[in-house]
Amino acid sequence: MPTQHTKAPPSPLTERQEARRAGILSAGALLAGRGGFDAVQMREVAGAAEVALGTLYRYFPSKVHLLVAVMEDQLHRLRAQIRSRPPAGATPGERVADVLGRAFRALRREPQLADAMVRALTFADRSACAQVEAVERLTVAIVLDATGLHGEPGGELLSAVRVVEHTWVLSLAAWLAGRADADQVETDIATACRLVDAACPPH
Amino acid sequence: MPTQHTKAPPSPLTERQEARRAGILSAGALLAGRGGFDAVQMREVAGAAEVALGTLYRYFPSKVHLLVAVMEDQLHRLRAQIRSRPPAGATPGERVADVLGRAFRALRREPQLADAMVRALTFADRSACAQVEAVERLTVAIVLDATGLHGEPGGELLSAVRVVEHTWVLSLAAWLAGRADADQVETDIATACRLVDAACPPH
DNA sequence: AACAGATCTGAAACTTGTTCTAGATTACTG
DNA sequence: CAGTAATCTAGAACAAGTTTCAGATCTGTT
Repeated sequence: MPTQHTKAPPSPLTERQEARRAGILSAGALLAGRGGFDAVQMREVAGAAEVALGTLYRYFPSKVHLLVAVMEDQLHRLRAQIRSRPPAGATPGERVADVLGRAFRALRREPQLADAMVRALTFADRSACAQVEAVERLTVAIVLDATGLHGEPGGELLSAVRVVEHTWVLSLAAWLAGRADADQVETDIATACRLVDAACPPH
Repeated sequence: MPTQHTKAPPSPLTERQEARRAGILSAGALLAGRGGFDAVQMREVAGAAEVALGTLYRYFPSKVHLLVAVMEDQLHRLRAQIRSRPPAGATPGERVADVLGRAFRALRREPQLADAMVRALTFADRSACAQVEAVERLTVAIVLDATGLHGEPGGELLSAVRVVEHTWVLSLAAWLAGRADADQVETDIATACRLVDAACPPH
């Protein structure tokens, strides 16, 4: 394909191709799960997925595209998990903090995978704009789900959600790089989530 | 050098070496100013700074180290500029927003340089931990300066400052990648800065 | 001034992301 | 079924970050 639109698939993709794409994604996730970003070597991904290098590049035009797609995939799983156990918390902000804290604890068990995804996401340039936007839309959707609010969110709330999202990503990156401890990450997420409450009782 | 400690220089660095280091930094900033991260090619940096490739790597053990050091350099300049024209705003949070908004507008005129610095900063791994921490300390100092507050900042305020910092960096990255417009960046920075006010009138 | 050790140079080599090419396979169309 | 366009494969080739090495140069010491 390459670009992954939510609604309008640019080209249908046969069953075979869908399977190939899934195989590549899971090979990427596997390698990322060991050594992190650096360990995801395109030749190895191609080998593990049993496709030629050129084919890999036809599906994902760069390593960053691939890993951002892996992240999108993981977010879908996260969302499913969350649905099966809804967030706890008295206020929307607390529920968001609960969900993100849970996601953080899940990634603590897969730090290498987290490293690969976060580095790819923050390193992405204009060429991966569409993929990154897909990840952002998903993240925003997960966070908005967590608030438990319905109806069109206001601009103020959306801004707060973006702040929360940025905090989540860079806190995680800081923890992965050994520059912050886990408590600090959870604290900062909770801090950012106060903005969600501030923006909730509309205007 | 490589590692840049604030207090204890690991090895003194002769005048000649200091000049070489500065030359490399300015060559790096120059190349970054055109083409951004990708245009900073280590061979070209070495050529422009008139040092051998091996020497460049002795001073900065990787491209990321180099560009993070360039960022540190730019932050020093920003801090000097800010001192010459103190931030405006009624509350600490507004003053922080003013300073960061000013910094953002400055970088809008040098988007390629900003691209190189931001990508390097967010892509840095454990090996550049010390350099990134230097940048973080500087950023935090600039933000705390802007609040106008004195004395030891509380943990709550520090957490708010980190949230602001993360928002600042990733908003800028989103703008650079064409995923957000300038208004959105300023809005989100202002949103995050509310946390500073919330944390200021101590607990 | 002569020596030892650190630093610098120039150039080659190595690694890994990315691109390219020629030929084999596959999928669709008449 | 034949023909044609798209896709896939294997592998070479290219680009840029990084490492390595032998020899030149510089620094500080005696």
